Amino acid sequence: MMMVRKKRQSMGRQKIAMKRIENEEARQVCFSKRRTGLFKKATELSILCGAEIGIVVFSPAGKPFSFGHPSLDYITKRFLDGDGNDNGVKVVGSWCGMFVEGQKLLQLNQEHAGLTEKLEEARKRRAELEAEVAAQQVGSGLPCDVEVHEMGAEELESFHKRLEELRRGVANRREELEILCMDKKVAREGVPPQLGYGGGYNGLYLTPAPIGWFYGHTQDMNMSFQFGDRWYS
Amino acid sequence: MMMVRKKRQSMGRQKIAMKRIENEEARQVCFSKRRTGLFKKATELSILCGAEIGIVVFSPAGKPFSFGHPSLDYITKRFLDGDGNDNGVKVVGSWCGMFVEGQKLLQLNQEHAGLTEKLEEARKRRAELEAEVAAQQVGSGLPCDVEVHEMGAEELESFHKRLEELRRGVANRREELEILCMDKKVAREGVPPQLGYGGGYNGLYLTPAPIGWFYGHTQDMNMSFQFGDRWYS
DNA sequence: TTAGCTATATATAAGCT
DNA sequence: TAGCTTATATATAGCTA
Repeated sequence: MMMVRKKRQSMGRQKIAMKRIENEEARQVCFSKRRTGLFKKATELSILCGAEIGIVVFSPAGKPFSFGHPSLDYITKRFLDGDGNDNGVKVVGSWCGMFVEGQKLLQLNQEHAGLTEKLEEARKRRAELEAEVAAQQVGSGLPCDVEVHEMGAEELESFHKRLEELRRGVANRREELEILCMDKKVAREGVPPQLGYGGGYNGLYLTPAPIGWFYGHTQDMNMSFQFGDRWYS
Repeated sequence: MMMVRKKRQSMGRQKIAMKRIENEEARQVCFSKRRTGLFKKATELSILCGAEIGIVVFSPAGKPFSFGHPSLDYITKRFLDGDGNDNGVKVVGSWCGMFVEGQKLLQLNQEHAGLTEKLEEARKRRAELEAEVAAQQVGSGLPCDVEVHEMGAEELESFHKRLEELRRGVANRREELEILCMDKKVAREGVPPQLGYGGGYNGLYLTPAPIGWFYGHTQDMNMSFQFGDRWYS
């Protein structure tokens, strides 16, 4: 009687060459499993050692997945801006891409501040000028600096005409005033408008994020969320 | 004769509870090993599946380590700005921290553009006003809109005085001109200065980064660099 | 995609240098 | 810290459902 040898149920884990898996389906399956493994390892690392970790992965198909503890937000902030809660760590410089990005951000931020300042300056100056123009149109000190001695004949004549008109106007007004015998005074304002440009915007400094392990399948927003041993979604 | 049983050389890998390792030294050792393991897994994932991965890890002591393929820079850019090389992936929204960061960046960027525009506007307006003031101080149309009929007695008197002075000036100038019997003309400019504000700055769009696997020990910049099977530093 | 199922390849805890 | 070593815990390739 022959023992029927059971066929092996599985050939077990096979060794694979460390190179791109050409079969598309196999590649996709491998990606799913290994991405899960990677995130699990990251979770363990953060639990066992209290490490803070952020991961972003793009699948071969181009889908973004992310992991973060305490949150990707926190990691990004700490890495880019040199650690919000100051553990004595300061990233001083590097050609690691992310940090370059951080510098760009700082630069953008600074430029933003600079522009805001310049804009306010320009507005003030504009207000001053408007006030000046207004004052000149209305006021006492008006034709003071006209450089008559540089005028040509034609200009001089038209200017003279204007003066005569004004003189007539003055005379008329004087009569009016005398007739009415009153001392009405008109108050005028030369004060530039208040612009109230105060609060500084800062796009980089985020409110603290909740602490936990985030596993994000970023594209379609179905993300599960692990806190301690439990999973939420 | 007794066989001398060799003492076990090692008790082998022990199962450990998935909770924070309290012994500081053990925790640090575990971190080193597992960080290495994590980065290796990430490398394999990117090789086998062509995935693009970025990782940032802060050690329990606070030291930052990073991994990136093709580079952290690239990953950051692709994740934040929604994929530069457009694989049809667009990250539309999420409460995943990193992406919030991305939105902040976009916002900051837009605000930057807006401010630049406003600044230019303010500058133009200022230039116009300056021109106007200049024109009024020098020119023909000067005292035209003075509202003499609204002046009070005092203002009227001082204005009248100014008019007289000007009239004297005009008379003098007329004499000068007659005497010199010449028709000198003075050209004047009222054109606002050219401001030339053109090129747009954009802090977010980076030049493409080299492709490879970067393992970064960010703090002291000793980073090794793997390309294919080989390591460089 | 995701979920089992082996059987095996790998990762790693402990201890030592 | 960083390497070894060994024995064991885990991860995962290849399959099936």
